[in-house]
Amino acid sequence: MLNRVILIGRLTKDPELRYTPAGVAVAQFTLAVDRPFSRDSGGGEREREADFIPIVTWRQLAETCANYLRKGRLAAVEGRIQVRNYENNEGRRVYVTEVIADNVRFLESANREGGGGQGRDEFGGGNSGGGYGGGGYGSGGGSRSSGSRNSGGMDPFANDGKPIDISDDDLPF
Amino acid sequence: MLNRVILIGRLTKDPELRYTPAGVAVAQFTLAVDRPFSRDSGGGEREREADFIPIVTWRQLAETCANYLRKGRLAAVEGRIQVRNYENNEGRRVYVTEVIADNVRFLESANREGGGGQGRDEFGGGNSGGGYGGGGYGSGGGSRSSGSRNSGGMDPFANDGKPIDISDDDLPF
Amino acid sequence: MLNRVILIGRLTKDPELRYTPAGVAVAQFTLAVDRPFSRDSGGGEREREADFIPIVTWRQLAETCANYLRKGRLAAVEGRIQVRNYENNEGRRVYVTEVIADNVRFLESANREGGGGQGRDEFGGGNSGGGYGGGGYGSGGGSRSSGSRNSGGMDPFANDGKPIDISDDDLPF
Amino acid sequence: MLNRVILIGRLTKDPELRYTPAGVAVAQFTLAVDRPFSRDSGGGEREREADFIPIVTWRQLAETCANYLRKGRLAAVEGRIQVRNYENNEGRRVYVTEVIADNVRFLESANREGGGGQGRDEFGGGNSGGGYGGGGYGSGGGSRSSGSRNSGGMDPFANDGKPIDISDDDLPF
DNA sequence: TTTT
DNA sequence: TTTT
Repeated sequence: MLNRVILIGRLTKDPELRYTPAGVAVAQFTLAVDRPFSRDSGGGEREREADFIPIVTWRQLAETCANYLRKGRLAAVEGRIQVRNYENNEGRRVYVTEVIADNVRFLESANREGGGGQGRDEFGGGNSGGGYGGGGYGSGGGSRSSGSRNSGGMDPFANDGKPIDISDDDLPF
Repeated sequence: MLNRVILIGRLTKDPELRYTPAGVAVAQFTLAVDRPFSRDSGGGEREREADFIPIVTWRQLAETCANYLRKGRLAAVEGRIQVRNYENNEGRRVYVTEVIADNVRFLESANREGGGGQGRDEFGGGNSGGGYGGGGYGSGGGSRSSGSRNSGGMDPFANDGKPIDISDDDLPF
Repeated sequence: MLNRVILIGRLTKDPELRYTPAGVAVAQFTLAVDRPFSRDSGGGEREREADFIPIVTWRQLAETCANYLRKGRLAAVEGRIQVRNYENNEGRRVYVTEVIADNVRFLESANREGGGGQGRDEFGGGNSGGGYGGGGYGSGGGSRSSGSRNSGGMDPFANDGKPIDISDDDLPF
Repeated sequence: MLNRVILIGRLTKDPELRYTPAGVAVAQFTLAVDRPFSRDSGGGEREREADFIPIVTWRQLAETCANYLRKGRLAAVEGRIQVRNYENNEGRRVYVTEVIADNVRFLESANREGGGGQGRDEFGGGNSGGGYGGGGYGSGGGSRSSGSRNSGGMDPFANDGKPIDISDDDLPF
């Protein structure tokens, strides 16, 4: 009946942007969220602990995230928990828990060296003045991009080893 | 850095109460949280959809939940997302996502027929005036019960097929 | 940049439904939210303490609230904090803090005697099976009612002693 | 029964740190939280809109905020809405709405020029690696500072024109 | 009275 | 494997 999540953390890698067969954008990334107090167990060495939480965004918000977020960046994510399940190739039911984001705030300006620099084209311009990015609500619709980047029927997350189970029916908004 | 979840839903079964080797109470239950709008795909048949989200509570709050919550009851849960992982008996890494609750509100009075009536002793008294139960913050400590219900070293959730990976080190507070 | 509020409490009176000059529905009510632990100061008498938080809803959600909520009912409210200010008739600036709700969940079925029974027409039908009401997102638009109940230019909250400062420009969605 | 607020915004000025007669620290500041989409009414001039939300923190968290936060800094605040009221000197009841924070996250490193530089001693060291500050839960207790900074019976917020209504009884934790 |  |  009510399902609300708010997270602040850093991306463990660049977002992955895919398109459904109908050309709807989906972006996925993982947020490393430090735990409240990493219990340093006995010894003084402060154990670095975090939860690694998979985030999914759709449509316009997906494209904005793909444009402005990079590995290592700090972001705030608002959304809801979704639990999908599917049968894997051994006939076993696997449960996948993700946060479906409807609002993402970029808490660091884009003109800062990302964690990887794997040669992806870096964002140039906009959103620099304020020191933090815009994000935006998942109002969807709008700027569905051409679809030309959509490699005809290939499903998002396919090469993650996850089953091909995301179709246009899965649109949450 | 910030990790906050708020859910309202119904328990899919009675909570399970276990104790760590050191006698710390742990309760677990699953919350069925209806999705915002179940998309009725074309036909009129309103598909009933929900997310089934595993909840874990500790210490005093665990015992309160075990006492007052039952299958079918409506509850509000506040906590944080935790992602554990372990290696299963096939050597594969399995990820388990749970909500560690630090506040649970009972949104229905206890004097209402539960879903099962499996002979568990029903709560009698208290918390009736307001029409909803008290819940309480996970202030912990206090009323650690005798430990006599703790079957000496048997781990919580052991018979769930999950690995024996919850020890007193896992106490989140 | 991010502004999220989630409350569970009881209505202190029936919601008030008004319409802007353009016929947009606005409902207002106050939620009594019990404080976490009412510190019973010394003596045993448990002091009943709550925060009384003004809620505002718009459009379709406003009408749903006016139809299904009544004094004394338990509800969950999701929204954001808004701080308005105006100059009062003594030339002093007054600050008004409200929660603008975009999601309201009815946590008690409607077929229960409300707190007042002041002769308002009671809701008859629907939403009874589940034991709790539907609520709904402030998706807006839709069922803007005729406007005939809108007394021509009279502003919402006018007779609260608050200034006439709500116009169609104030629509938050 | 449940009262949760999460905000991200910037401080409009440096935090004010006071002490109750018993020497308990209280810090207060205002967070400017930009509204989701500032409706630019017709003309192109993008109206800059924000809610200015008063935040109160207690004990250890108050001192940490006073040490690490400055005007203009970005921060995330978690807490609950509190509505106080008092009678002003004209015998009128005045309502004050504040967010009582139990968790504050510093989203910008401290080694950045603050908005004012009014000669306050700047924080030097710690918390630099991650690019953002630590904050911390309002676990209270602990490091109540000497009290020597507490000017003996002077009340917090006294010179704000607000009534002297904060005593040690008001401690929320 | 407000921040970027 | 799921609740109303």
